[in-house]
Amino acid sequence: MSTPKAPEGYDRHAFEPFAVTVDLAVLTVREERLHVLLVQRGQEPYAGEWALPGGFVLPRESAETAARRELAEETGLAGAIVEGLHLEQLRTYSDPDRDPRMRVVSVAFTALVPGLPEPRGGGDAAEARWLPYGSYGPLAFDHDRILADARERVGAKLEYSCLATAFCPPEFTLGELRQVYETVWGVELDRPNFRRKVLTTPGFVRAVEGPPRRTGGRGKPAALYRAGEATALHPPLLRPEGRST
Amino acid sequence: MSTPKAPEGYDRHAFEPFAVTVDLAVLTVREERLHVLLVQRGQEPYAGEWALPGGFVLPRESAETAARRELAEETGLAGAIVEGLHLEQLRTYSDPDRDPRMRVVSVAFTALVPGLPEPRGGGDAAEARWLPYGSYGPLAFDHDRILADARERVGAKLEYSCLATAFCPPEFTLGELRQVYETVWGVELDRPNFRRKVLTTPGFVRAVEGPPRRTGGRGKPAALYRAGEATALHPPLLRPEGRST
DNA sequence: ACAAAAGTGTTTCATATACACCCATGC
DNA sequence: GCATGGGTGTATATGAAACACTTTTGT
Repeated sequence: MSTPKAPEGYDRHAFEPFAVTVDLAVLTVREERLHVLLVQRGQEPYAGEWALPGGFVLPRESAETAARRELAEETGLAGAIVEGLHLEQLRTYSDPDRDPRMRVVSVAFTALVPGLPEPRGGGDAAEARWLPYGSYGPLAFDHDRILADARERVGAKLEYSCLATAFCPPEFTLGELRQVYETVWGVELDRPNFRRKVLTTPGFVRAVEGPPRRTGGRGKPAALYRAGEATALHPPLLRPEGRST
Repeated sequence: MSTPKAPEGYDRHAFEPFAVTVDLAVLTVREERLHVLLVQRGQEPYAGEWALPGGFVLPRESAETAARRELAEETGLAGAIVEGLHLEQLRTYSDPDRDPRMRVVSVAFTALVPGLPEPRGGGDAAEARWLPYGSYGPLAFDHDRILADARERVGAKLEYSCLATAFCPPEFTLGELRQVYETVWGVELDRPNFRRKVLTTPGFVRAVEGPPRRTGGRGKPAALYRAGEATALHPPLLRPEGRST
């Protein structure tokens, strides 16, 4: 980075400065569909349209800190939830014309959440909702692109990481875990083979002791598991065909 | 991103604005070692120390455009080389104290290059050199961290992408390609098995027609190949043990 | 009884791994 | 000849895919 000093005649107050923002693609699995956390914009531009939650990075904040703060502000999710969230930097969007008002560079993050705390609007967001992926008109700014990138990234990470457990509550059944893969990838997985794969991967999941079992309604009650210590998946769990959308 | 409007009383000229820069981790394989393109800083802070090439993003540039421009300026690499370069965004570094002068958010890129056009200093860089990875004192700013992230990312991408060919000249032998993997991963690979893997992966490499062969000095001359159309590696080529450094 | 989901077992096939071995060149 | 790296073949182990079957619940 950083030329040692700014270029000849450079004055950082001389031209329109950059604003730096964060955008969050918060994903969850609900009713066998991938859902996205969106907020409804209260002001122009794009007033009334859906957008990703996010906002300006403050002078003494890192991007990640700003992401957590904005998420808490705009969705009313409990502080404990937001703090414990698995946040991952996606990439940075810097097209000069991505915001009609001024030069805005935005650092996008992805978060995977389990249950479904119903959000509420707040801060600069008129409303906040979980919406099924793709069930909305075009989003504000370049947020459709960001969301598509996030989905692609998450789908890929499921293959070689244990990230899928981030979509599940603290204790979950193998059926719920499999549901995550099937929903994100849009395919059906063979139940027996999936079970074997998960259980034989060293630190992927840890069985919850005792006979506690949970019924998902009908069918045989399933054993409960917690996320294990492992973070990588060796060997990976590859999606059946090339890549889906 | 982008709260619909800035917070109450927000004036984007009122506080110290953000500067946005790019940093480049340009890697190559040379003499069986991973090398990094570094520049020597001419000014404070960190004057005289090694740093990644990079610099300020201009008002009408995207980060990627800025990255190519800065690379050309600071290293004197030919325009054609810089334009054709495989540039990939790594991540963005936004710690408020990462630059002692002011608030600087930096978007880091990774580039993999084949041959070794000797660079020369230019722009704000007193000197530019290829240095073996790790053969230098601490770099300026948080550049050690960026470089470590870049190396980790590249090592991981070799597993499931055809990126390794980016380290090779337009025509290369399978031995050279294998050398890339061995150097980046720091392991030895079985030659016959590597060959099979590469040749049976549909679009990884394309044989160069005719009997043209290249001698690497001693040993049997090797057939030449070009990079194929494929970009992903299915199934992946996993490194032997977990992960190396 | 039936549907639905969990859980176990088995068979088959693809792929990775570990070698042994021959080939063509420089010295 | 010998060292060096390219190229071929093969046997074995490991893991994935497909599928048949049993178990336990709700209705």
